[in-house]
Parts: sequence; structure tokens; C-alpha cells
Amino acid sequence: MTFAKIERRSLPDEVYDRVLGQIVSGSLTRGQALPSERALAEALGVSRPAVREALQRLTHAGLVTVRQGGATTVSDIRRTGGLDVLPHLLLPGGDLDLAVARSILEARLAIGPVVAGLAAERHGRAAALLDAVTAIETDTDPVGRQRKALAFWELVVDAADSVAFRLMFNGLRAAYEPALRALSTVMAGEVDRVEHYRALAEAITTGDADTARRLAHDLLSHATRALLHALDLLEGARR
Amino acid sequence: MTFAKIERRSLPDEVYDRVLGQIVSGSLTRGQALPSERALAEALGVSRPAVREALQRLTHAGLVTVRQGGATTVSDIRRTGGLDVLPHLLLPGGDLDLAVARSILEARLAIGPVVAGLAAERHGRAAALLDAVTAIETDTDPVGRQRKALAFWELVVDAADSVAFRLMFNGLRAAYEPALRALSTVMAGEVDRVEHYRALAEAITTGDADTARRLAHDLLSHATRALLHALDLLEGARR
DNA sequence: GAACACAACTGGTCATACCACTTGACCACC
DNA sequence: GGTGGTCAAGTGGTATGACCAGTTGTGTTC
Repeated sequence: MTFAKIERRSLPDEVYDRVLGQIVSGSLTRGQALPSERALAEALGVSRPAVREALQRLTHAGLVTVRQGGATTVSDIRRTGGLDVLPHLLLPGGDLDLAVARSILEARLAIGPVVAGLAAERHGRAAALLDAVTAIETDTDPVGRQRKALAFWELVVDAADSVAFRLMFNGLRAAYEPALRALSTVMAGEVDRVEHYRALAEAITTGDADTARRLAHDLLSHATRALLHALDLLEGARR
Repeated sequence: MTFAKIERRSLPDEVYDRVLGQIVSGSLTRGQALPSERALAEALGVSRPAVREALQRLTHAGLVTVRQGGATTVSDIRRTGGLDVLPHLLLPGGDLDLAVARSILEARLAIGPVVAGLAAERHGRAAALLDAVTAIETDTDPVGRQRKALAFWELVVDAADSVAFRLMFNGLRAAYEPALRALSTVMAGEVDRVEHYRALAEAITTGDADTARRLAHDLLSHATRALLHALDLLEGARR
């Protein structure tokens, strides 16, 4: 019997999720006006500062446009949103959006090999990488393995010494983490190939950038292909 | 004589920038405690709600950790920050951080060809892309040209039909835009090659993914090389 | 039709009060 | 010595009300 940390939810966070959910689900569309802060506060049964905090957060996430004296309007997520919206697009209403999942896996596939190559050029630390591989191997739970794989990639992206890739990784990880369980079938063929991770760690620590790129690509393309295959099956079932 | 739009700066935004500046400059380091909301409000001569809004924003940007009843502490930007921190890292105190600039250009170089390839597979719209190329050609101002090139790439990333890449593009653009002038020397060799953009638009609209990838890589690697060259010169001057 | 004034409404900021939680100190009990 | 309980002081979280700043629509005047 274990106890998990209790997740605290502040009122502005609840308001943020409510409004964001309406935007993502399409109930609130681009250009549409939100109720005033006062009206929203009354409707949601919270104070106006709570609504303000949520709206400011939505503003900085690029999801709404606020004008003093005027109505707050919904922005075009794709034009102005940032990576932190991605988790909400991936699991709208709790179900996996396959197109979003595909785009995440495509992005990983584009970035992973380059990051691995840079890490090899800039020399990752052998001990930490091998420890991370062992951690993947040791964890037999599908979700746990994915977490361990993420920890491995965190070390790789740190070794790449690129702040842009590092911050991107943070955003992609944040998107992916809520979907670990939903994606575990698709990801199994990747995270179960421990020897591949080990070889990648080896290539990085010996500075073999070409091999690192190739191995990373091999490793990451499996899940992308599995998802595309699942998408094809879905398309087929639809006809 | 033209007039530019007056940029409104809210008080919470000013507080956010103040605190973020301290974090980015290293005056406030990882794990360090910030003053309480009340103390900070008094020190900055603003109300507590303004400070709250700024701190909540810093929290959601992954830059500080707030605990009810306890002190707000500075987080590790690289571990928890998102892409929206990137502009602040690129131009800390107004001067270009070359390592950050390099990482942005490396990221572009990794992503651009893949996005171009996807756009070709998924067929970008010819007219819009060619209009965008004409806009690049027509604008002779170095900064303006870069803006037009960004508009071109926006069309490309839209044609790629990948929300993950699209949102990433938004973040990278936001990082890059404040540094257009500072980077214009490095970028000139790229944005001045209009015929290259035209060929890329052609490859995308005819669905030639391999050519699109190659052209995108050629196009984007120039600035990366120019910057690396500048970095080498700086290294040499330091010895 | 253009310019102006005004009212109503919106967002922006502040002050104050109170609640919820954390931390440290101290005490009691086993 | 270790555990649990209580209390005070300080922190963040929330609400209310007031007022300021900006926007929009309407009516009036020229």
C-alpha cells in the first residue's frame, strides 16, 4: 500500500482548465468573446481575482486576447499557442487525439536523432547514461518503463548542451506524460528494446555521432510506425 | 514619420520581467527563496495582487515553485522551463547570448527540413507560398526580410499539418523575433537567397519531399554555419 | 456625415479582511 | 529519544469593495 502525493488544485487553475476545455472542445471558437470577468466570476461561483488570474494565464499561453475596456476574445490556438497547450490537445476530454499523438511522435523522430548526435559530439557522461539504461531494464511496468526512458532522454538532451532542445524536451515531455498509459501499447516496442538504449548510450559516450543518430532514429521510429499503422487500421475500419 | 503602436505594459508584466531578469542574470539562483508576496509588493511599490499575478505566471512558466504557507523558491530553468523562457535567455540584458542563438539555429536546422518534407508529402498551397517568396524578395530591409521569411516558414509548418511542430514554431519565433536586428548579419546569407525559397516552395507544392528536405537543409544551414564561424572567431580572439 | 459628449460597460489596480497551510517552538506522554 | 498535540507567527489563497483607465455605443449638434 503506497500513498501518492495529493494534488492541489487552486481556483484559478480550475477556471483555466474550464475555459481551456471549452476552447479545445470547440465550444468556444476563434474570435468569439468570453463573458466579462464579472459575469464569469458569478457564473463559476468564484471571485473576480480568481477569474483574472486564470484569464491572465490563458493570455500568456496565447489562447485569448484581452483588451482593457473590451471583451476578451478567443485566439487561434495554432497561431498563437505554445507547447504547453499540447497536453490539452492530446487528451481532450480524456481520450487520445491520434493526430496530435502522431505529431508528437513525428517531432520526437525529427529531434531525437539530432539531439543524440549532438550529445555524442559533446560527450555525454557514461555512468549516468548506463544507470538510466539499467533503470529502464529493471522496471517491468509499461508506464514505469516509459518514465525511465524519458529520464534517459533527459540525460541525452542535457548532454547535447542546447538550451533550445532542452526547453523543447520539457514541453514535449509535459505533453506526453499524461498520456503514458494511453500510449503504452504503441510505445512498448520501443521501451522494451533495452539493448538499443545501451548501444545508444555507448555511441554517445564514445563520441560516435553518426551511430548515435542512426540508433536514435531506429529506436524512435518504431512507435511512430506503430501509431501510423494503428491510424491506417482505423482508416480502414472507417471504410 | 510613422508611429508605432504603443506597447502596453501591465504592472504584473513589469514584475514578471523584473523577477525573471534576476533569475536569468543569476542574481537569483536555483533553490533560492524569493521575498514574500507582501515584502515584494512593498519593495516594488505595487499591490500584492499584481505581485501574485506575476508570481503565478512565473510558476506556470516553470521558473519558480510556490508552496502555500512557505517561501517561493527559484526552480531550475533548464529542468522545468518552457520555450517561452527562450527570448529572455537569448537577449539577457539586451545583448545576444551566442550559445543560446546557436541552440536556436541548431533546432531550426533539425526541424526545418523535416517540416518541409512533411509539407511536401501533405501538399502546401502553391499560391500562398509563392506570394510569401515574392514578399521576401520585395522587402530589402534586413529585418523586414527576416520577418517575411518567418511568414514563409509559418505557411510551411501549417502545410506540414503537425500541431506539435506548429506550436514549437510559435515558441521559436517568439524567441527569435526580439533578436531579428542582432541576428541580421548572420541571417543575411539565408534570407537573401530568394531563389532557394522559390525552389523550396516548388518542391513542396509538387510533393517532392526529398528535394524539399534537401533545400530546407541547405537554406537553414547557412546561418548556423555563419554563427559557428563567428563563434570560432570569438574563441580565437579569446586565445 | 463628422465631431463631440455622455453613459454604460469592460479590464486594471488597490486596500482590506479573512481563510488555509506551513514551520518552529514547546510540552506531554510512552 | 521518539511521537503526537498545541500554539504563534508567517506565508500563500481567496474574497469583497472601491476606484481608475479604456472602449464602445448612443444621442446631439453643426
